Amino acid sequence: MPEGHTLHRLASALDGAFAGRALRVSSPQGRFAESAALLDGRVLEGAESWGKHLWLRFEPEDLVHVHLGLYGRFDVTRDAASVPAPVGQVRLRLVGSGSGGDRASYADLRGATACELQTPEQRTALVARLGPDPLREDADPDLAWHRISRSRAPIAGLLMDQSVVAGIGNVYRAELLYRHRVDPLRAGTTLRRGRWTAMWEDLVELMHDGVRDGVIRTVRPEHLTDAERLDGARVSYVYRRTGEPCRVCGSRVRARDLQGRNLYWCVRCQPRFRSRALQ
DNA sequence: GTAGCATGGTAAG
DNA sequence: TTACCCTGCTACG
Repeated sequence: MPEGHTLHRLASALDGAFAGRALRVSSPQGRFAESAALLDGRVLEGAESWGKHLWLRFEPEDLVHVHLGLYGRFDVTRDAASVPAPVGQVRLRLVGSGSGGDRASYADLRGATACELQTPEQRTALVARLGPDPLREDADPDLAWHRISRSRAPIAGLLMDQSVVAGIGNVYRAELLYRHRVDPLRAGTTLRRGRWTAMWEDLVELMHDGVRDGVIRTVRPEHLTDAERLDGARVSYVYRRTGEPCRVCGSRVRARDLQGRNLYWCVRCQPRFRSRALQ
């Protein structure tokens, strides 16, 4: 479930469990074994995320860059009575002392697209290719606006472009466009600044909710059924609801392929944009 | 049981 | 544009 909120949450979890401690670092699966041996026994300064990227900072200045890709996961377990034998293909395992007595904390990384040693310079170069991350305090939405307002590409594609905004995935994209009634195929150039400001502010709030809850929640309470309100199931306005009735207008949710990814939207709630000249 | 798909990105062609 | 990485869930038989 890795969109930006997942990585941000993960950085906090890793920080909480391991920061300031010397760690046992290993690669049971073997693909990261050489680097793991190099880091074994060293102190983890902390963890940080930017968009969908995550870094572990080991003293004095080695970084482990992690990208979960589509199905990677990094599970953190705190204060376990014992550390179990690794299950499946564990690329990276961190083990540190727990908070109490003989307890231990551990974290297992599986299925990641990237797990590699980086220098601070390599990290800087990577970050230079990323747009603002709505979850970071210093994020500047104008940098994204600069790109969007000058691009004829569809807004749905721009939102998923990590050099425009870092951290948006297919779920936040579809849901954000729906919440703002924006036709996903509209060119970036046709958006007005006020619209983008509203979308950005909403995104910041949605993603902070995602960090807090560990789940992407985008549907307003009044648009949930009674059953959904009670069981708190994962629901969306349009994401993965192809053919189902729109929660607001009842028309069938549509889907199509855009640059190799599924795009979902409601034709009636997100009407086809017409330029002023054509009206 | 198992085929097919998925909240992603890169590199090859 | 396509293959791939190689996990976990769901739908289907």
